Amino acid sequence: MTDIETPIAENHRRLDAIDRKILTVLQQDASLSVAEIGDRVGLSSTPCWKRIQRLEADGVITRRVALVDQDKIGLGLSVFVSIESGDHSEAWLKTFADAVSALPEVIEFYRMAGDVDYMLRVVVADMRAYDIFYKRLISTVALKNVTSRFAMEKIKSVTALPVPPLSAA
Amino acid sequence: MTDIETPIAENHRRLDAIDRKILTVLQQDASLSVAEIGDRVGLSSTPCWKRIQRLEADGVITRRVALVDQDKIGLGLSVFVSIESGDHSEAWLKTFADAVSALPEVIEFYRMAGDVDYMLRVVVADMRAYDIFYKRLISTVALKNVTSRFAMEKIKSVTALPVPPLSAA
DNA sequence: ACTGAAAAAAAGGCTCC
DNA sequence: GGAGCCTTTTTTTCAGT
Repeated sequence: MTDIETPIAENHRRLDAIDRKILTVLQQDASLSVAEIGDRVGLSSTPCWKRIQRLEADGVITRRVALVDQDKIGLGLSVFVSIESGDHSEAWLKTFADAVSALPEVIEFYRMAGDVDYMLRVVVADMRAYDIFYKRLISTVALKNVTSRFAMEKIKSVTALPVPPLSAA
Repeated sequence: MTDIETPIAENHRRLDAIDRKILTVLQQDASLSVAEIGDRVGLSSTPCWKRIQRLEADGVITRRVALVDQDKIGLGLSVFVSIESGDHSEAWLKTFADAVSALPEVIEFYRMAGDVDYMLRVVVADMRAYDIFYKRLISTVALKNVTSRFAMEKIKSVTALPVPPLSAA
C-alpha cells in the first residue's frame, strides 16, 4: 500500500480518441471481453486492457453495474418532484440533503438554479407507494412547495453519457 | 440451441427474496465474482450462477454497463427540460419522439401527465453546448413552451432501483 | 520510450454430476 | 452443492517503430 512510485499528480492523462471510444463501448456493454473491446476500438488486448485499468484508476470509470428492468421488478411509476425550500440555513440544507439522499426511491437529486430549488427523480411501484413516499418526504423537513409530475410513458432512458469527441478532460 | 425442455410460458418465475438480494448486489457492483455474490446472498457459486443466468434470460437484468464520471469527461451541466407540445397528431408525436430520442445529450425522456407534456434530462458540457442543443431541439419540431432548469449541484445520482421486499413481479 | 504481440500464470465462469 | 474443465483475464517478456 505504500506507493512510492506514483508522483501524486499526473495520475491521469487527458483522454485521447481511443479512450473515448472505449468509454462509449463500455457504457453500452460492460460484459464484453477485453479482446472484443480492443477489436472495436482498433487495439490489441494488452494496450486496451491497460487503458481500461487506467480509466478505472483515474476514476473516469466509476463502477460497473447491472441494469434492471423497472417494470419487471414492479416499479411502474417514475415521478419528477420539484421542491421550493424557501430560505434556510446551511445546517438545514445539510439535514435536508442527507435525509432525502437516504430515501432509496430517490434515484436522482439535484440542487437547481432558478425558480425550483431542488429536483428529484423518484421511482416507486404505484400511486399508493408514491403517496407513502410523499408523506415521508414532507414529514421529514418543512418545505415551501412540492410539485409532483408523473411519467405516463418512458420514451428513452439510458445511462450512457455522450462522450464528447475532443474537449476538456 | 434446440430447446425442447422449455415450456414456452413459465420462462420466468416470481422473484423470491434471494433473487432480490442478487439484484440489489448486482445493481451496486457487477464486477463481483459469482462466488462473492453467492457469499453475500447465502448461496454457493453454482445455484447463484444459475439464478443470475435466469434473471438475464428473463430480462430482469437488461444489461451490464460501465458508469462514467460526468465531470471527468467534461460534461458538467445537467438540465431538466419541461416541454408543452400543445395538441398534435399521432404522426407528429412519433416524429417528435424519434427526433428527441436520437439526440445523444438526451439521457431521459418521458411523456408526462398534467401540465407538462414531456420531460427531458439532458447532459452537456456547458451553457454554450446547451444553447446549441436547445436550438437544435426547438428547430426540429414546433413546441408551445420549453422550460429549462439547470442543476447547480448533483447531490445524489444512482442507477440502482430500490428492489421492493416482496410484491408484484 | 511507447505500443503491440505473444505466451504463461492465475482466476473465474460454466458444465458436468 | 461440489469437482473440474476451460475460457478469459492478468501478468510478464520481448520486439518494433
